[in-house]
Amino acid sequence: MRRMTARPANAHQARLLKLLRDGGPNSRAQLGDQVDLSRSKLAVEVDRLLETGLVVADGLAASRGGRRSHNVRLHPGLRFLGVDIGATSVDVAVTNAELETLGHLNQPLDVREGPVAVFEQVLSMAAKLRATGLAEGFDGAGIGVPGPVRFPEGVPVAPPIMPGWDGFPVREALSQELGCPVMVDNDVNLMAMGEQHAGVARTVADFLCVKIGTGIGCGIVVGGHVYRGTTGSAGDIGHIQAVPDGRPCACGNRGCLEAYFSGAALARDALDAAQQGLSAELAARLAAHGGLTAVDVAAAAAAGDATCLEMIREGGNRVGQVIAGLVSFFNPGLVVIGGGVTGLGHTLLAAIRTQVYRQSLPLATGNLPIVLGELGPAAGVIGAARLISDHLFSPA
Amino acid sequence: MRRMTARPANAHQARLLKLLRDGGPNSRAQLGDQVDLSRSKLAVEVDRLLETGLVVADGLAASRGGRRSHNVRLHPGLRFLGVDIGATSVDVAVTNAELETLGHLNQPLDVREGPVAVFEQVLSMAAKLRATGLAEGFDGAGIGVPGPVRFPEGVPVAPPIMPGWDGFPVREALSQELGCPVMVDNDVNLMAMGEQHAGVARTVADFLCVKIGTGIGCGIVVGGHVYRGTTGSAGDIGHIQAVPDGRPCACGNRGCLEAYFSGAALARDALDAAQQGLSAELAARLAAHGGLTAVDVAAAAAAGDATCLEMIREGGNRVGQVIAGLVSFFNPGLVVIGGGVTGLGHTLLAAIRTQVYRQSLPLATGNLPIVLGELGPAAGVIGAARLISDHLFSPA
DNA sequence: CCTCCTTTGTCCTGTGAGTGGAGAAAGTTG
DNA sequence: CAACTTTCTCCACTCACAGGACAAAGGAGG
Repeated sequence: MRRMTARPANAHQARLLKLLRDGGPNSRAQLGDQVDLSRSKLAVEVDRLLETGLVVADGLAASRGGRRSHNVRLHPGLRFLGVDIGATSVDVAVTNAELETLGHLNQPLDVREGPVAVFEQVLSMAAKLRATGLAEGFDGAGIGVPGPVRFPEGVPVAPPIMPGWDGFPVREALSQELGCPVMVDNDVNLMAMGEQHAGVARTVADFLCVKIGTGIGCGIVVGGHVYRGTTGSAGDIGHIQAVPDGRPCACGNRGCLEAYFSGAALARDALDAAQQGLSAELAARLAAHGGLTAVDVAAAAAAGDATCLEMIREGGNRVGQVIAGLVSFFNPGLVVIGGGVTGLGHTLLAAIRTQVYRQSLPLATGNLPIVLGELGPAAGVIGAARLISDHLFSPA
Repeated sequence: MRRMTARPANAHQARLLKLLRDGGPNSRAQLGDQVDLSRSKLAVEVDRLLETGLVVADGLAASRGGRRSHNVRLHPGLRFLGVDIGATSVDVAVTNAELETLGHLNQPLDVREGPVAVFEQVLSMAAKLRATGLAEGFDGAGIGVPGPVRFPEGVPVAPPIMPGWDGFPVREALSQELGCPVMVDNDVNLMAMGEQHAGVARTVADFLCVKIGTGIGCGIVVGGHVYRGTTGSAGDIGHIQAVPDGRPCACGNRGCLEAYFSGAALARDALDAAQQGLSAELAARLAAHGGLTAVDVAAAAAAGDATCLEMIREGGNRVGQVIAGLVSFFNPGLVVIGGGVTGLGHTLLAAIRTQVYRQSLPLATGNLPIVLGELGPAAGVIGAARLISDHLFSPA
């Protein structure tokens, strides 16, 4: 199939495309209820969208007591690629124009192998998805990387855990390989966009999305838009000082939050506990697998292991303390907790909530939900698809 | 003089009014260079503004090599009132439409006496300024209060240091008394707007404005607009935990930043130092005035008193630690330090800078100026005038 | 089957926003 | 005084958009 190249010609068309993306097939009348345009003007714009091929007719809707309406929808052949590169694994998904996931792959990966090796793997995963018949090509791709990004250019800048990626033209390179427009962002921002589009943050204008995985980051949404900061490093909360003169951190400082609670720190603490005989559960798992990760801690905690529960509680307290400060500062309408450690579940959430509700002012916490993300690993790829669709569904 | 009641009829007119406010008298040609409208359309909108009386002709400009241009300017009789209510004093100023300060009064005040007493004083100060012939009436007023505000309604909510103000309809009451439109905001936000309009933050889109006075607050500007949070309490950083299990704070928690460094904490520490004989300088001042404030500490430090210098350094370190966290999180393009303790000057600034540059990541601090506000006590009232002018110079 | 009402979609005309060019007005330079 | 520049005004043309008339298509009741 020929790929779509058209873009909306004006703000009205952009608005309509986004309504069709988020609301599925709609009639002109239904669209008219949402856009404050006269029916005649609306019809003109819809007709123009039909001409471009971005939108197609979709049969008749049931009658609502009068003449049946002619539905329109986004072209069913449109395909977006969502890529979420983590420190230790990568997610790739294909969506249609309504951002529904049609196929999803996850593979282990070491981001430190550099952009060339990683892209090879990503492209082969994309090819595999395409080979299943889900897509003949892609109309756009969004991609998330675990580090700061100079957003307009789509280039990682000074990424601590991705040596070799600094300044690599991710956007341009991938766009060339895939033959479609590409947008690049921080993985945490994409998670926030995912939860905003299809998860727990659908109705909230200002919220924080804390992702605890190999590292710790925080997506910041202001007035419905991701805030990226002056140099693209906003939300980089992993190296906020949690303990004065505390543990040394890989960044060179001491007492950073990430040194106390993150996938990496948790794995190290688990190994210590197993070797010191503090947890039979962990020792058994260490013997079985030859190594420990946050997943083992989660499993042991679920089995009632006291040491692991305490580790999670303590880590949750530290994260909660930092989040409490951010809540005082930012006064969000919602805090979402996500990332690899979501498996730690309610124990973690309870510790975080306790700290925030205790330390922040009542006015800021009075009506503040603190919840786990509801999309899990899909948040990133959905956010990635959302990113590129927001771009393509905006006037050129 | 008859007060102006007109408002811009559309976004173009609003834009033009703001250009005239920020740029002073301008010709049609100069305006045309800034607004991306055809000269004919521009002339139409300017003529309409002239009809409303908001804008008046202002003679001929010098020739630039051809026909001399006809200048227009905002009506010279327009007057805004800026009010900045602090915990212990109040500033009232009158500005013209270009937000130039025409008169400024400062008086001591105890905000805890409640809104009725405070308004009486503010109104008498406004009357005094009017009596000097600066204004015959006010076209609008902006007012800042030292606590969170439900912005759309202009009502303080749960203000910790302003008992008796909770829910008081400040905007409505003052609007009735003054007979003009009124906007209410947090004093810290107004300081940020002041520095943005006429101070150090003129060219920065995203910045933080930390005000250290009786309490500590932080104005947050995102994309040129003040961010107020979900319930209007954004920037309330005084009760972020600076020291785990530290000093008790008035808010009921322990270790809050405000308990360590603010006008009130500094005064208390100074009293302790004087009584324990740690500072001859402070002891002398205590004997002379019967009490100590941050001003005494500043003076003693300026005279080289080691104890006071150490107090400032230590306080600066604590504030700097918190700011370092905020810089990592928010990645601003500028940090402005202001408020009553600005008198502590370079010692304070150096301590803050040290902490931030040491603790935050290079990408966030690489090109981050940390500077003192340049407007001093005028920042609040200028910000207040800016607030109401932004409101009045927007389409109704 | 017919009539009346509802909903949806199309067509047409009028209005106002906005552009761009011609040209007048006012000035400078040589 | 001629030539050139800048500023401002006037006018004709285009396009965006609203709103009403009307046609198309359906349901409910007689």
